[in-house]
Formats: sequence, C-alpha cells, structure tokens
Amino acid sequence: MAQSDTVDRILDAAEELFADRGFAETSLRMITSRAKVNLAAVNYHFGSKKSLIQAVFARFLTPFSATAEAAFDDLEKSCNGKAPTLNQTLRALTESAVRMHQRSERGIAIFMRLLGLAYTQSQGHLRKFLEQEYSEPFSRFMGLLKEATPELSTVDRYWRIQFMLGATAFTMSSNEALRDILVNKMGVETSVQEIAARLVPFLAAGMQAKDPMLAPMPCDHESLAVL
Amino acid sequence: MAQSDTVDRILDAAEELFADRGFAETSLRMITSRAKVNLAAVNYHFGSKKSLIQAVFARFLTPFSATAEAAFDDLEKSCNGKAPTLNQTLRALTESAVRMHQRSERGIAIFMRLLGLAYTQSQGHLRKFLEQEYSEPFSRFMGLLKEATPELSTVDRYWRIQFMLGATAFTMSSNEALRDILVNKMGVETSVQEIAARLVPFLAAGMQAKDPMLAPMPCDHESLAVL
DNA sequence: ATACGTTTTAAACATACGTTTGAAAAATCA
DNA sequence: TGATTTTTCAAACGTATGTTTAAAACGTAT
Repeated sequence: MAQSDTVDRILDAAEELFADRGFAETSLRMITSRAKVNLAAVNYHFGSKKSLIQAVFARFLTPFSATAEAAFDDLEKSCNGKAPTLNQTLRALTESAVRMHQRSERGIAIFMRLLGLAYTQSQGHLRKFLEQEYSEPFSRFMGLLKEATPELSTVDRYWRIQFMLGATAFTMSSNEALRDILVNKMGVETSVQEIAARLVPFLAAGMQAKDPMLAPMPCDHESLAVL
Repeated sequence: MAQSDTVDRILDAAEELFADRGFAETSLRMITSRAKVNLAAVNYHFGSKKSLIQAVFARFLTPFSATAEAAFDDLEKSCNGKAPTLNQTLRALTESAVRMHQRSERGIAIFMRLLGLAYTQSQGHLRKFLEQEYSEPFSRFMGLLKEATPELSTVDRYWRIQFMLGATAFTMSSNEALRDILVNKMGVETSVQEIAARLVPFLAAGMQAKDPMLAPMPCDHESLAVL
C-alpha cells in the first residue's frame, strides 16, 4: 500500500459504524476490526475517540462547507442584487451536498445521518467543535434564509428553521426503523436525490405557511393553510 | 412510604436521564443513585436495563395511546361521516399529548424527547417492542392522514409523513445544542404548547405542498410553492 | 411471637470499554 | 549500509458497565 492508508481506513470504518449505530454504541474495537488495523492505531493517529469523532466530521464537513459557500456565491451573483428565493437557497445547499458525494450513493446518506447524530447524541465536545469550526458558512446560510423569508418574525423563523433541520436530519438519519413500521413492504426504493427533491418543496411550503396563532379550530372548517 | 415506590422512583429517574443523555450514555448507577435506591433494584424489579427502557416507554405510551384513540373517536364523531381535516388530525394528536402531561411542563418535553430517541438511537429491542405494542393506534393515525390527504400518491404521502415525524421528533429531541448554535442568546423562552402551535401549521403546509418534480429552477422565477 | 414471602443491601462477578506500554517491524534518510 | 524516525503490534492497564449473589431487613399474616 502506498503510504499509510491506516488513517483513511479508520475514518471509513468509523464513519459507517457511527452512522449505523451512533457514537457511544460504537467501540474502538469494532472500528479497528472492520478497518483491519490494530486497536492502538486509533489512539496513535488520532489521540482519542473524541478526536476521531471530530476527524470524521471534519473530513466531509470541510470540503462541503467550501462547496456550499461557492454555491452561495454563484447564487447571489446570478440573482444580481436581489435576494435569492427560499427554494433557490435550499436547492443550492442540497445540491452542494449531493455534488459532494457523487461517487457513492451511500455517502450522502451517511453525511446526513451523521449530521443528525451530531445534534441528537449529547456529545458536548462535538458541538463545540462544529460551532467554532463551521460557524461562518452556517451563519451565511442563516442570513440567506432570513432574506428569503422577510415576512417571518425572528422567533417564527427560528422555530421553522428548527423544523426544517429536523425533517432533513431525521429523515436521512432514520435507519430501517421508520421504514418498517410505516409500511410493511411498499416495494419502492428511492435514491437520496429523489428524497431531496421531495423534501425541498415540503420544507419551502412549511417555511412559508401562513402565520400560526390565527386560525381557531371549529369543525369542518378547512384549514387556513394555503390551498 | 406506602408500599414500594422504588419502582416509580427508578422510572422517574430513568425517564429524565434517558431524555437528557440517551440510553447508552445513561448507566444504571446514575439511575439508581438519582433515584436513591440500591443498584440491584433495577435488575430485581425490571430484570434488565433493556426491560427498564421498555417500561419507561410503556408508562407514558399506554395512557397516551388510549387518550389519542379517544380523541380520534371524538374527532370522527364530530365530523359526522366526513373525513377529518389534516389540521384537525394533527391537533387531535398534539392536544392529546399536551393533555396527558398537564401536570408538569417538563413531562411533555421528556415525552417528545424520548420518542425522538426511540427512532434515533439504534435500540433494536425498543423498536420491536413499540412496533408490536402500539401498532394499532399508529395505524389508525396513518389511516386518518391518508383520508386527509387524498390528493397525495402513496409514495409522496409516505415521505411527507417521514418529514413530519422528523421535524417533530427532532425538534423535541434537540437538547440545548441547536438552541445555542442557532442564536447566541435570543432571550425568548417558549413553552412546549407554543412549539406545538407553531409546528402544526408548518407540518400541515408542508404536507399539502404542491406536487414536487414540477418546477424547474431558472433563476429569479419565484418558486411554485403556493403564495 | 413466629414463620414466610418480599424487598433491600453490600459485595462481588464477568465483561467490555478507552487508553497506555514497550518492543518489533517498516519506512525514511544519511 | 547503518542510523533514525515512524508505524504497527500484542498485551496489559485501569475503569466502568450490566448483572448476580447471598445475607440482612422488612412486612404481613398465621
């Protein structure tokens, strides 16, 4: 083997196992045995399990945030002066994610799953790491969302962004669990690109829903939500 | 003390700790020390940690599913013959959840957080347990959703339900992580009821979004999403 | 009071974890 | 080549986990 691909093999194995089972449920012995490297290799190359987790994120998050920022640049340039649409902003982000992992279909799924785990599992160190390492592209995305939804109050927008992130991360992070309980054999296999294509309109519509707190709920009134 | 409140004390402590830290990250020693009972009490009363996890879910899921089914009965009765609206169905569910835990504000938050963890954390036994124990009210809810969105194809509805569950579970299951990274001090404290009130219109609008796969994306076209 | 089933307790169990060690092996460079 | 650094390896370390044990304490009915 060329030089030391041990590091990459560890990252590959850790990435898949973390995505499948979570951080605490994945032991270093699982990782090293799947990667076919010695147990001590993790601590030698990464220092600790925590650092390995951060390295797994850094490996795909750094190029992704670069790609996303470039996509944001293009978007702002193409809509000269005017603020990009909500749909455009969302598409720019999802297409950046898809473009990143054009090689493997599984890559983008793992990508989303890990992002979901990052928030769900209580790994304080990971949160701090992501916060101080990728706060800039994140803030940029938030700014675009703000310009695309000027009609929303700050609080409404805050919560709806939470909802968007939730729908996205959770959908991608759900292993076969939901699939099984939802339908026993529906027989339809969907690619991640298709899921993204279905997700974006859902998110955009939810983001632009009429203000809450307005409609009372007498029976057989159709909801006030548009259409 | 009356009889043996040891069981309840264990359940209380486990519920909170699981909600705060997840299943794998919560040890029996944490639970028993918070509950102020002996370590062996868990295995004596529940048999194993897995059974304890299931018992925590059963304690709130059993009465909740009964309440929800009653709410569905009322809803179908009040809209005589006609299928309940999507908004009505969602409200019936969320209000059942809120009504369950009217005593403590924290109760409903823990409730949602645990549900989120149930899907997020890969506890195979939990999935099987929930599946075979609460499949009936779940299927009933699915049927109502189907009647409320007849315009959707089965596949579209399937994915949009995933999105809804995702937004809900993820929002409720996110500890302070998202809160912190999203806004550094926004100063607004929101109750779970308010979150639910904001969430329902978002979900309903997303669920009823115009069909995807229609709009191409040339620049400065406004999205085809309604409004 | 005594006997009996239930519950609690302290201690130990076996196992798995992340991490460290020190020597062997490989790679790098003089 | 020989010297030196980097990487691998098997083994062990200390700690924490879930679980089990056997005796003690308790409650209750005879």
